[in-house]
Amino acid sequence: MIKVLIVDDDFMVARIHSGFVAQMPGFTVSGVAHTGAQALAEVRRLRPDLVLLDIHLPDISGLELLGQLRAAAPEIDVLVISAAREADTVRQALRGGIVHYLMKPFTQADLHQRLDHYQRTYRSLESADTADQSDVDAVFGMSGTDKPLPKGCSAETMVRVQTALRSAEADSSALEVGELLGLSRVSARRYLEYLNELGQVQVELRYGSGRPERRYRWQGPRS
Amino acid sequence: MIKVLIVDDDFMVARIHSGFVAQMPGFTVSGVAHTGAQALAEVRRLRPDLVLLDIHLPDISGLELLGQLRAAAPEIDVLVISAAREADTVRQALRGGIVHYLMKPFTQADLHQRLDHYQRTYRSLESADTADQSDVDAVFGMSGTDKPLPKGCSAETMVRVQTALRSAEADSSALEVGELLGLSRVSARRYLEYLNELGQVQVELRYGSGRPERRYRWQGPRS
DNA sequence: ACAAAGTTGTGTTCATTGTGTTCACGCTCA
DNA sequence: TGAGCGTGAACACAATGAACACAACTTTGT
Repeated sequence: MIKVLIVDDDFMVARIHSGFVAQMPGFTVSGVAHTGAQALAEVRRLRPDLVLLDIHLPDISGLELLGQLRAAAPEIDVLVISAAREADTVRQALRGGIVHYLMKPFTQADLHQRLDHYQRTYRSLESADTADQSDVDAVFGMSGTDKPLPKGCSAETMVRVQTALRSAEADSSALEVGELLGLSRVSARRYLEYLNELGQVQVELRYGSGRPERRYRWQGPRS
Repeated sequence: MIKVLIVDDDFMVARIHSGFVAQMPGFTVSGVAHTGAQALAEVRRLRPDLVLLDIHLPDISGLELLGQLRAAAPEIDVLVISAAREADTVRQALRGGIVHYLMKPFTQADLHQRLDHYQRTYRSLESADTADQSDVDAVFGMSGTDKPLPKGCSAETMVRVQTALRSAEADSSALEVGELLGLSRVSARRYLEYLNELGQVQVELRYGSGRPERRYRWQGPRS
């Protein structure tokens, strides 16, 4: 559950945005603050994962508060909400390492899309020990579109196979990957052998009684 | 012309990356530094737009240097280059407001793709007085929810498709949505794929005998 | 020591199911 | 009337999985 602190000087707006967040699966509103000082105190008290931060606060500029929040909680993520359209403000916020900048007024769908992006990219980095290039690319919405898949392989299934391999504790056989994903061994093998060609997996043989079994271990991309 | 400072302790690597940058239209190498101290001095002297920053430097951690570079030149952009795959390193760099994180080893094409993204997104913000949501979305590679309805789709049918999906208990295929609304599969698919682009639905494949079926699940707000 | 049998797994083939594209059709509007 | 749009039938082809021949090992028998 991703804990969110709402920071907005306008009580009504804060309430609306709280409602939006509360309706987003996987997110929960852990608090609301209406000034920069309150926000700092609440960050220290509640330890939220994410702050929805309005730039215009009565006691401090949101951009300045961003730095202070970072100092108070280095692991905090910040999604800036602002009516400000000055490119300079946007640039400063981006250089502050925000996860998004959403311009008011915005719809619930707008916010949900950004929260979803945050959840799928930044938060998956949070729960991982290692990352690879595709994780970073996901943050910036860049897809590895340059590598064409062979005929007979779909992008969606490839992503699922890669994900399964990367989260496996050890190596896996085609049959195991297939069972895990609801695919046949033969289909899983198609993807695994292609990943092998790309150098993204390492193949090892497991010897027993009978023909050796091909097992695949995630090795990360090789350029 | 975007001026780039290369910061890497390995002289050979720095030379290779300089070559990559020099071959990117719109970019010029303004200097090379091999230590953190040199990098700071060169940033002050050369005023580059972008630093290609290797994390592993002999005298300082690249992440720490990032903060110092920001203090010395608040308008500086930083593209991190690193062999580090620890997710924690990646997270810290992202919170430092980097424009990208490229994992070694990478190809020239890899770097050019990121430089191109930087040029089209961050740099266009640099030359603008105002920004709008699509400018921010471009940084994060998101298409936004206000993308106009494509030719061949009617607003009335769009609403009906969205309503059908919203009220579905589970996911639906294009065929099912089409049957429900009295449309053909192909027409329903048009709307569903558009919603997929907008991030309002999630696509999952259902495997069986034969080609997998694309199924669409509503992911936007319920209300 | 070597061959044969048994066991386990692979890799290929092709049938099945579904997708995605193309373009003709009917309707609306200027 | 002609242009443009929304739609769907038709079709080529894509992505799967079952079935099967056979490969690569281990075990057993001579």
